Amino acid sequence: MDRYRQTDDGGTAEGATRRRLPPDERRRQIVDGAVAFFAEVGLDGKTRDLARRLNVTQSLLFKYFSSKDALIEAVYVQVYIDRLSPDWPDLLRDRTVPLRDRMLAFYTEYSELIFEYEWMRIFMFSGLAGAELNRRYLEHMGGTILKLLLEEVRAASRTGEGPDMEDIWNLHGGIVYIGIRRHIYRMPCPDNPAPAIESAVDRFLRAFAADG
Amino acid sequence: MDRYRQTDDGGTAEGATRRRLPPDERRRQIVDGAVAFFAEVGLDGKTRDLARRLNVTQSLLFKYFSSKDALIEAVYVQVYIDRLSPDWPDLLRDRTVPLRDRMLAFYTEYSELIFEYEWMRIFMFSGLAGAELNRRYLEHMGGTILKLLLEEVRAASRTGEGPDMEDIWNLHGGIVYIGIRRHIYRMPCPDNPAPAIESAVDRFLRAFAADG
DNA sequence: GGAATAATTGATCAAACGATCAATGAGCGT
DNA sequence: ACGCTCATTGATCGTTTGATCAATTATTCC
Repeated sequence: MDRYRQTDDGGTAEGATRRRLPPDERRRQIVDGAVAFFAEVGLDGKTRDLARRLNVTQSLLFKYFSSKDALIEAVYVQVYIDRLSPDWPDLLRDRTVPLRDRMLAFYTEYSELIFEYEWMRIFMFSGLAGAELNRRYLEHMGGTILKLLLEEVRAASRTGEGPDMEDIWNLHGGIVYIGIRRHIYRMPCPDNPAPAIESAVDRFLRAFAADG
Repeated sequence: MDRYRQTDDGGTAEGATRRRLPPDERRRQIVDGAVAFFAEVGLDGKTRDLARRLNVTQSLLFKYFSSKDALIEAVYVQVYIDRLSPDWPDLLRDRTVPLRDRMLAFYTEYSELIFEYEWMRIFMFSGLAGAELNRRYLEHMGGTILKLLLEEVRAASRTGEGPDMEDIWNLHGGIVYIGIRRHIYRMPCPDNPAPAIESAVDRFLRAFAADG
């Protein structure tokens, strides 16, 4: 086996990989690789396959993570925790902006997050595995963002009582489903989900007379 | 280890399991058990765990299926193939019935299928694994049922051009997402999805002036 | 009731798995 | 230029995995 191997990270001008890396840099590289790897093959992916993809030995992984579970935990943190935007509530609450614009702004940002290949698949894998973090994320989502959405649409509605929580989930689910079609089922989808999102939000607001 | 074990299938009056079964009955029992088992733990579930749950030895499984993949193939057949209703197109095309009623009838039947725990989870597991059957199913769904839905809503629409295919997928996804919340994410959901489905269909038809 | 049939078992294999550890050698300071 | 440090390797352990097969025993048939 040759010692000086090439990186497969697709074109850093660096050429051959440095054999030794500073620990935090190597750790980051492993986590990044693990996110991509587990997103592709699932959380049952084998540590030897991951190591081969990273051009390191399998034993090295256990120098940086005490167990495979610890590595997966680090993947969760990278995928969930480090990517949440805390200012969505404020964005949605700002009534100086038309509700339609607020919702489109939110779903544009949000969809950029969740329509990412790695996010969508790891979320689904961990959801199926029953990960706690997953449920906490969704409960947080429903309890803050979607609840806020409900209040705002109701406040803007000129019809009877406006939507209920289940209607909000329906709007949300219809949008999320675009990402599911693309990344879970690998179906042909529009490159840009924005028009579909716009159409869904408009239909929703019009149905409750909460538009313009 | 005791020889005459009890079934855990929850209350057949039969008492102790018969030790020997006719091959086709045993085969059916294995497939049924495999569907429930793989739906719960995923397609990477171990044959020994499945065998323990069935109260048979692991080696017996390989008497009925030449490999684990062959068993999973049988699971796919049971879950997908054997549960399709071929008369949905006719149901949707029948213009002597109001479109709203047709759509509600379809989604009532369809949701009874897909909101089942086993169906939803195995569909998601196999989708993530990239199973061919999965994509074929969805392409069939889009190419026949949803395409038909598009035509019918357009025909009933009194506004400009009516929905496009992406709108139909959005309606569909919003409904499917109820099952995803329930069975994949195990979130608290309404016991009966009918009201939410009704609300979603009504909003959709009203948005395109295709109601009443 | 006893022999024939075959459904089922228990033991076992080779490969693959997560994990461990002594040996190695690349990169740094001096 | 050289030696020290520690990131990295290669070999290996104990288990678990899918799969095989001769031995066993429940069931059927006469």
